[in-house]
This record gives sequence, C-alpha cells and structure tokens, in this order.
Amino acid sequence: MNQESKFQYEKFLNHISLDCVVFGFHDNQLKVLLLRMKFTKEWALPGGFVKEDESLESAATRVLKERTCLDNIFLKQFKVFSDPQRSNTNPAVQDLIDSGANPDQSWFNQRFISVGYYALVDFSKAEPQPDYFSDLCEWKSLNEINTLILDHLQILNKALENLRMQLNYQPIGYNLLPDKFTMPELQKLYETILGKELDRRNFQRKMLSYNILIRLEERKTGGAHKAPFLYEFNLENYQKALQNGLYGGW
Amino acid sequence: MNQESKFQYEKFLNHISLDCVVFGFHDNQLKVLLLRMKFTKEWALPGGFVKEDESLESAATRVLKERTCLDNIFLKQFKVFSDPQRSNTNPAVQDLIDSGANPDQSWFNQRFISVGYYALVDFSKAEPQPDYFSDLCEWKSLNEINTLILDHLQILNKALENLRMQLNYQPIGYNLLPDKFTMPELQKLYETILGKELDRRNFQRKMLSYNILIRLEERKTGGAHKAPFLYEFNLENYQKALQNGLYGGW
DNA sequence: TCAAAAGTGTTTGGTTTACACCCATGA
DNA sequence: TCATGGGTGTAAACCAAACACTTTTGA
Repeated sequence: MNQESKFQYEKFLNHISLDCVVFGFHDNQLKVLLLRMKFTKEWALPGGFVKEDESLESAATRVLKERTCLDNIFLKQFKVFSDPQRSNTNPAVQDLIDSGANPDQSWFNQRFISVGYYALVDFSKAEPQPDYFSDLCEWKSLNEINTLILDHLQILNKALENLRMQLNYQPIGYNLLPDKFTMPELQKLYETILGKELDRRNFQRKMLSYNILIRLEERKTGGAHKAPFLYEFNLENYQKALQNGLYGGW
Repeated sequence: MNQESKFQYEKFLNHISLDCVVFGFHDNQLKVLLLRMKFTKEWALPGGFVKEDESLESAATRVLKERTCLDNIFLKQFKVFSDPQRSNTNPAVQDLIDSGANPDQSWFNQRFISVGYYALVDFSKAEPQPDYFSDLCEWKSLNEINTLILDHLQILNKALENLRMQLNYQPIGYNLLPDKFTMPELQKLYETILGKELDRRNFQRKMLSYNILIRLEERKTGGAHKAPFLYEFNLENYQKALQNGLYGGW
C-alpha cells in the first residue's frame, strides 16, 4: 500500500453496502447513472456504506444526494444481494488491484451483503458527481451497458424487472418527467420501461381514469405537428395512488 | 457475565441478522411460528445470523430447517429492517438483561440490520423446535399475537402485507395445504389470508382457469354434507405460474 | 397541401360479478 | 326430511382491445 486513503471507512458498518440503480428518462430513452472506477476503469452502480447511526434508507438518500445533488428522490428497496462469491472480481482485474495502486483495498477485501435500491429522478435536474473511488459519473442508455463491476449488471437487471412490476400497480412518472409534460411523452416513458408499444388512445383513457393528471390550458408548441396538451400530476391523488395501488396491468 | 455461552457467534457476520415469518394453516386459521425467549419470556420470530460462507438464502433455509425440521420450504425475502433504533428493547426488559443472566448479551448488544423473510409451510408436517435462546417454539394464531420482541410485530405485519400481495400474482397453497385438499379448503385459505369472504362459485371458476389443479376421482367423505372433490396441484403448471405470474387480483 | 401527430369516440369481445338451481349428506 | 354445504350454469355489468374519423401543425 503506497498511498494513504482519505476514505473514512471507520465510520461504516462492516459487511453491509448498498447499490443504487438510478433511472432517468431522456431523448425517449431510459438512462442509468454509472460511475467509472478510478483504478480499474470499470463501470459501476453508485453505492455506499451505512454509518453507525444511519438506516439503510438514510444511507441511500445520502448517497443519492451526493451523486445527483437532488433531494426527495423516489427510492425503492428491491432486493438484497448476498451471494458469498459476489465480491470476487475477475482475475485480470484482481491483478491490477494486487499491484497495490488502491490504498482502500483492505476495506474492499471484506465480504459485502449489498442492499439494492432503485431510484427515479428527473434527468434534467440531476447533476452527476463522481465519488471518492471514481473519476467519472455519467448517464448511460440501457443498450450501452454491457459489463459492470462485480454483480452490478445482475443488480441492474433485477431493478429493471422490479420497475416494470411497479408500473402495474403504482403510478410512475412524477419522478422521471419534468413538472409539465404531454401525454405522448408520458406514454413514451411507459413504452420505454416496458419495452413495447402501447395504443395511444387506450393509454390515454387508462391514464386519465387514475385521476392523477391535471390537464393544463397550455399546449406544447414548437413540435412539427398538432400541439399536444400539457399535463401536470395531481400530487395529492398521485400520493394516494402510490399508497393504495392502481388496478389493471399493462 | 456469570455464565459461559455455547453460542458460537464467532462464525457469524457482524451486524447482519435475518427474521422469518413462518406461516402455516390449520383449523381455518393462519398461524405463525413463534419462539419464547429463555430469559425474558417474550415471544419472537425465528431468526438467525449469516455464516462467513453463506448466502442469506442458505442461512434462512438453515434456520427454518432447524426450527421446523422441514426441507424445501417456500421462502421469500420481503424487506430489510435497518432502523438504527430497532434493536432497542424497552426499559423493563433492558433491566432484566442488565442483571446479567444472559451470557450472550455482548453479541446481542450490537446493532443488527435484519433481512425479513416469510415462509409457507405445511402445518401438519412441521415439528417446531426452539433454538438456543428460547425454551418454547409454538404456532400462534394471528389474533393471539399482541406483542413481540423488538420490532418483530412490525416485521410480521409487513410479511402479511406482502403475502396478500403475492396472492394477486402468484399461486399459493402448495406450500400451505396437504397434498390432497378440497376446493372449499383452498378457498378458506385464500379468505383467511385476505381477511374477507369470496364467492364460492367465482372462486372455483377463477382457480380452475389457472390450470394448476388436478381434480381427483375421490371425494372427501365424512363431512356432514355433500362430499366435495379432492384436488391436488399440477406441479409443473404450478411452478410455471409461480414464474410467470397470474392475472387478475382478488 | 399533405404527412404525421394529436384529440375524441365507438364497436367488440372477454372477464368478472352476482345470482339461481339442483344434488348429496348426516343429524 | 331438512338444513347445510357443495357442484354447475347463466344473465348482466364492466372493462380492455382494436379500430375510425377529425383536427392541427410545420415543412
């Protein structure tokens, strides 16, 4: 170990970590926030550890605030990853690590049980920030993501699966879209998450039946075609729907 | 500490525990397996810790095998409980503990983040066994359960909530009923879990539409009325339905 | 002026709900 | 023999899927 680390691992609980799959929506694509590790240049999910006096939820909120500069993020715990082998890196990377470039390796050499969260954020409001172990923090489209560090690709896929489930019984969108949006934009979001196309007219009818939307007087101008109405969420009903669940799936 | 403990806490990961809500069905009632703690005589959920080389799932399976003598138990991880205050016992109990009767207190004085599982078992096949910290292991009906140790009542309630959710998209019953059962028995199970009555005829239609039941030639005799058919599960289709999910809720 | 997107409405078919009727059984 | 539980069927209500027509817009 030829470097001194400034990472204060003394403050954290051993063996426990959390990983966040942060979803954003931009250019009609679902994006995920990733970090590039300083030493190995591999990509990873944002994650962190739990302080002595913190709940997992506070820890996740803290981590997300650090990575996106956002408060009040929609967060959902979806699965714990506890395979004893999950922290094993592949041999080539392990060689690099063994070369001693990373002063924090003693902390990372322990076994971690990681709690998976997914988060939904407004792409346009997030300001991606790398953490202590990374030199880049960027949004990536799902199809750009081929390999991730450790079991993070598996974590990402499970998060996506859970997000699709959520569509079936909870409203989504408030966290992923700007305050004002059009019905086609909302539909695109659903289609992107589900990975399939939906009927425009049936989508609108179903969506409106939830009573979580308010149609504004304005329309979105500038598009090449008929100007669509703008909507915003009825937050009171939206929260209720989050609590009580919706009916019918997609 | 005036006693030596035989509990081998060296083998376990610090800070991490698991708690299991074990559901059984008997006398048309939903039952939960509970332990009575040796020292405080409080009731608790069966739980345990994770060995160095174990996944959470293996640990939960091991614990359940110890408590019920059963293998192949349906197990589902439903939530992690990580409130930093969750391990705080109430003052009266704390006094008892402080009196020093319990030699394992040093292990229990640490903060635990507990992973909640619920399990579904065949009541008639389970053989409840207390663990190292308890002197009794018994089935309790939901309405008998008023207080539990720590936050275990909260864990139980969350498990129940999740079990009800599961009814909406997965088959249930194979794990809770004997091999052969009648349609009314299956319906009672659903009604008990949901806490509401269902229409007999619509229930049967819906259930049969899932194609997970096989009607046997035999009927259940001995009842005071018309003898109902016996059914068994079509395991192949049952597994498929577990995987792919069902449609329509209750 | 026209292609493409958006607003609105209708037809159709399946699913769920709410029932009615008959049969079997032991008290 | 009769109250009760169990097997089977059907009409009505509801909901979702598929589709048609009109309007608006900038290129």
